[in-house]
Amino acid sequence: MSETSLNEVAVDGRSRGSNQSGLRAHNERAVLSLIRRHGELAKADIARRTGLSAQTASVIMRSLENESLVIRDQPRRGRVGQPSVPMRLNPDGVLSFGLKIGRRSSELVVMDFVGQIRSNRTIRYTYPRVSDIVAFVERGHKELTAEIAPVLRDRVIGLGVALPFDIWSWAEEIGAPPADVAPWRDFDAEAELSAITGLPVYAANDATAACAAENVFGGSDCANFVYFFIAAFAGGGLVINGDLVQGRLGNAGALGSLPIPRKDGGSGQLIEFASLNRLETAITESDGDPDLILDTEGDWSELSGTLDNWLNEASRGLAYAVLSACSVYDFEDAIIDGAMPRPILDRLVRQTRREYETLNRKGISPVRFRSGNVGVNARSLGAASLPLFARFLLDQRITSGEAG
Amino acid sequence: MSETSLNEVAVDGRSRGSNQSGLRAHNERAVLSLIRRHGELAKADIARRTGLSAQTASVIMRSLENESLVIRDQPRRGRVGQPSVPMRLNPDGVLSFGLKIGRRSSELVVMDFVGQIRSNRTIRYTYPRVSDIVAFVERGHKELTAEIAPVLRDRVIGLGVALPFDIWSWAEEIGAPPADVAPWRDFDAEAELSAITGLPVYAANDATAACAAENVFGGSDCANFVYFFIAAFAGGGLVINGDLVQGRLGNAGALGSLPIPRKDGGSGQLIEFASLNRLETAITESDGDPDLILDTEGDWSELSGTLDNWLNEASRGLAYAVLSACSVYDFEDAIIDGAMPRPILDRLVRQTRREYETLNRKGISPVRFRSGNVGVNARSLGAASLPLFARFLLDQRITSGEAG
DNA sequence: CTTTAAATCACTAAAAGTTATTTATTGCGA
DNA sequence: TCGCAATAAATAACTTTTAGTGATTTAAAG
Repeated sequence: MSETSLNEVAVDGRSRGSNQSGLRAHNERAVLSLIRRHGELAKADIARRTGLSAQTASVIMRSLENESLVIRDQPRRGRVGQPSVPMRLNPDGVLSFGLKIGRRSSELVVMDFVGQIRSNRTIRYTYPRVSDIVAFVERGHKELTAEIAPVLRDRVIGLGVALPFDIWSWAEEIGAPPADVAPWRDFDAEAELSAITGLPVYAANDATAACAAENVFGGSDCANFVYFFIAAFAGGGLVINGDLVQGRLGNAGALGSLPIPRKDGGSGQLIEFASLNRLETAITESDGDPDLILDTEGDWSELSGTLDNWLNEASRGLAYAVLSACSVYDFEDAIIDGAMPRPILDRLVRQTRREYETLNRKGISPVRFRSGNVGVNARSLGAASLPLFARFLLDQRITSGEAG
Repeated sequence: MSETSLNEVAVDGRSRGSNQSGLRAHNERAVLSLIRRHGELAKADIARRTGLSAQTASVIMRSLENESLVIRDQPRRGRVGQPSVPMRLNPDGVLSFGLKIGRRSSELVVMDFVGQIRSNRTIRYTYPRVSDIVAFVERGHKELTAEIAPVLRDRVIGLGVALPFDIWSWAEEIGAPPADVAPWRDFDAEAELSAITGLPVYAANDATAACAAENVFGGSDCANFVYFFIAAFAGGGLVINGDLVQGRLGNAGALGSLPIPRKDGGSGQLIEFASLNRLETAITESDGDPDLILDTEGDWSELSGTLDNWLNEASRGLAYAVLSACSVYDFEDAIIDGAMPRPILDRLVRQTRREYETLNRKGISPVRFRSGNVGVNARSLGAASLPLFARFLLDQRITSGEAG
């Protein structure tokens, strides 16, 4: 390709043309996404399901096998005809780093191609500071890289970062001195962490990343869902046509900002009703121990009444939020996940569904409620999956035209 | 292509593969969309803007010229080098029918390739009945076809229909006997109108269709906007990455159903605040003439206080609706249009912007407000543009991979 | 040993890219 | 003012990449 740094005319972002390598890349992504969703598939299955010809499917699969992205399983006998050879993703095929930055802790993980966390590091704090996080990543990246088998080290394709938007504007809520969180305003995650790790860095909103994890690893077939992740803050994400929707500025699914009608008039943001920050405040006000809710394995039974009140508020807020989201787009599922014990989450989902059914849904298509399948780790896993999206997952964009 | 009606395995809707004709179709759509947006472009411009090679752009343009979809303009001299030959869409290249079904009237139009309405027919009623509409389309299609120059008759590519969702559920609001609107429940627009006209039929929600018109013919460069169309009902549409979002069930942008906080607690749907139905009711209650608002050219000055009250209510509702929509997706523009005089619409937009600025926008990306450029005809125009989407417009789906 | 289905080989078709060439201008120097 | 260099558009000729087709091979069931 020639030098085009001078004389280059802005290419129109909307009406991009495509070429044959784009076509092949698309088909490879389609194949990989399909295998990921089904666990394992024979070449013939892939041809049928993608609509590609058998030959094309065969060629693509062979090349993916050569790149060690897929491996062959035991041939399946028992049916008439030549046995089919199921192919599945090679867990060692690709590795990626994921960094979750939370209100009380951060986590750095190494994830393999099938979504297993291979190893991790955690740091706790009372509130997040840029300098601490950067140091943590620098040390963690070195240590975790050392733990990766040498032959696999060049399989690492990038670092994904899940971080709350506008951390600096939440100084009061998280009890941090404004001066300490101010550096977040100028923090360029892509540039600074890429300099440290030497990896391509992909950043996303934390709840959006969690949504990505639910989409890729949640094991559900639902291709259109609205997703809520309830942690210190409440946020969300969208999946439309099977693709994570990041938004024009990466701020799609800012569901924590949804205006929720108050019972006594006016409105408040969802985050004021449905965040664990809110629960923490309520616990403190009733002289309980707010650190209890950091234990996502416990049963939170000590919280009794305070928890019940929070669940009432949160579920009412979430019900309105789902209603608003479904007015904007006709989602099939509304999925709620969060940094809390499963039984509490399930109560939250049930109660939200009940609240939802009391609301005026005229003109809205029906929606199914369920809790997330990924759970507490969704943000770290989602962060680590961001580099996969960039290379191996269908993110949007299909040339139509029936193949086959 | 071989017979696959038997033995056919469901092709996976998400991970479709693609082929070379899909690639070419994509590139042709990209080229046509680009020309539409820019008015006219030389082949070399197209190559630069799509990222395609000059040769490919040339080949595609020649084939589009052969199909009479584009025509060449006067060569542009005055710059060094061979003069460039700007190409533009051929207005006669494609014709389509559009049917708007409204609460008080329906309209059938013939639209050309550049969005001009060539001719039209209108029918008025107190409420819409399936049998009347069907008869109207049958007669109108015959008459309008007769008005098309014989050589252009086979350029007609389809009929688009813009109709409110769930008409039958609004019997009370539109003052119709439930038995008279019940047939809408079983009305299959695609099948029945296709049988009458012999054309492919594409149906969409009326406000979604209006949004399509704003997107294609609005002349703005904004690729991400939320759109409201205020008529008897209030509805909306979404454009993301330059593409109309229709939704899983065609019910995306059901913005009339958005829950809006009431000042005195609880919530109501946007449509209760911001529809002309609401204004009509208010006029009737204050002993005014509700038919005044059917005159979209008038100045509505007779309505004075009633109109002011409605504008207050409507703009407050719309401000909340924009806030909710922008929490779900970070739109760049919020566009409001409707079946009302321009000056009234502009007041509505200004007041909505002011209301919006009083709301809590923490965590939300900034959004621009403006009134629609298409205006009252948006639904008819949008309906007629639906067949274009099916064939000639980039609707989604780009194979990535930098061409060139 | 026939039928079936997976997988692949050898070849064709379609699309886009590359390089060189043609064409029609402007602009500049003699 | 003429003529030639520079420039940019357009395209012809050819190459490369990709997918599809049809025939063939393989390995199993019945």
